[in-house]
Amino acid sequence: MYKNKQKLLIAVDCIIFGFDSEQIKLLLFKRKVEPYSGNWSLVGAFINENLSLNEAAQEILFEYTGLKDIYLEELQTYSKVDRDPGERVISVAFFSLTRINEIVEESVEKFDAHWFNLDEIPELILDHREMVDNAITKLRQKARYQPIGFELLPEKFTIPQLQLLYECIYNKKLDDRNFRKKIFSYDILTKTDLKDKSTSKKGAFLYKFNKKKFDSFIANGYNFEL
Amino acid sequence: MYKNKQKLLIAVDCIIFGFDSEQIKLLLFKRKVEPYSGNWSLVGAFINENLSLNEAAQEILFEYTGLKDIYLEELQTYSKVDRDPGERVISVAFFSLTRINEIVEESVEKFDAHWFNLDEIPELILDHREMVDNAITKLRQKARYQPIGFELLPEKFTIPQLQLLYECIYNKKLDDRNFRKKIFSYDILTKTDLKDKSTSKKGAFLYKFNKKKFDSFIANGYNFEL
DNA sequence: GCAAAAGTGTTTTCACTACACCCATGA
DNA sequence: TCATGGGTGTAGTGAAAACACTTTTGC
Repeated sequence: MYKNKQKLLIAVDCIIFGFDSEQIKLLLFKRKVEPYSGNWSLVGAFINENLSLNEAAQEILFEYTGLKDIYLEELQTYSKVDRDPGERVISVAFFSLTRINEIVEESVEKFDAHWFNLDEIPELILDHREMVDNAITKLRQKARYQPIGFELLPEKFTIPQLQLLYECIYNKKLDDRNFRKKIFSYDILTKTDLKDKSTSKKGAFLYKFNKKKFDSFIANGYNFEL
Repeated sequence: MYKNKQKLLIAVDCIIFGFDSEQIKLLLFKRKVEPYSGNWSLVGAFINENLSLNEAAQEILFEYTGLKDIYLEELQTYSKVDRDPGERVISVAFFSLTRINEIVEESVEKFDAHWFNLDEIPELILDHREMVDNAITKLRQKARYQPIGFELLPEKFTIPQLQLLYECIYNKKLDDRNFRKKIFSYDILTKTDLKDKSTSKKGAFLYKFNKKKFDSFIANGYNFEL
């Protein structure tokens, strides 16, 4: 149909974040193909005719982590003409938030993957470091006004866990009384009668994120901010 | 280098906003090529090997408006497999903010272009309507925390003009005393001793956006919000 | 002199901050 | 019984919201 128009290679790369109850982590892989075989890299793949970019990213994530229905969002395109010395490739970066504990261990081992702290990211191929930096920036910005933090926590979590996550995201200590006051004021959590005693003798109650309550909170014109 | 990998058509489409001192407007074009020749459309073009997406978008904007160095930002990709019935095309949408009065009139006329109010957008080809809606959402969000509004105003503008622009963006009346108080509190405008008498007998002083002051405002850790 | 838009301050309200102690429990 | 993290309330502060009148000037 569109004759004489040039076609190009197009790829997706995925920035995968996790949270291990102490730190936010980034999942990186030892690259298996040339150029740069053996170096640390994001996971990615070329796009073919049969999938949208989002679908392709979902597939990659499933292949490398064993997870489906991961939180996934487009970051931006990277299209400098010479960004890949092999050949011209336009890449679309996606960032994804995962629950570390749900990731199928074998998948990760099979691919020589490793979780890195954000302040210990090794050298990455091509412009992947730039992608990661942009993703971190976006994570920090977005977490402030959207409830994406819950994507990084297990289904049930304690308030201290949630607070710690936000302290990691903002790289800043938060006041526990004010934090509780704020999160409870939104009334978007459901308290369970279970306690997590893994970090204290007293134990902390477990909560679930209540999407219905959250949606009606937003529908009523309120703004979420943590 | 990357053998056996499929290549795809990739295009950019530009959402062009303007402000005519009364309304926010969208610049649309009568499409000249099949499919859908004669229908309203965003401007766009296929990407070739020699340009990054951003460069390609800049070129398109120059060709169709005669403007250089337009404010331009990537919106997102549109990659549904069947989004273009002609052939599979992945499109990257950019949104741009322009000063209507600077746009070269002949460029616009030559291409059968027209400025539409946001509530009078005609039917558009393909998924362009979705792109426009996403762009409007992004404009509203972004205007709140970044000083992008000034990109839509002439170099010199009055406070009532600026307020009207924000009222259009948010679709909401603002209190003039509070608006002035806030914008002046940031100390990011330079007052000129010129008055614009086009809208009142008394005349309103003209101001310029002072990027230096703005940058140091941000550098000092303050947040812009209007 | 009057119509029409520009410009100006004060009070109230509410959300954010800072801050210190008791509770429950396992060891 | 004590060490450890979980959980609670209040007073002070500062920013946002609400609100009405004076100024200027072309007609």
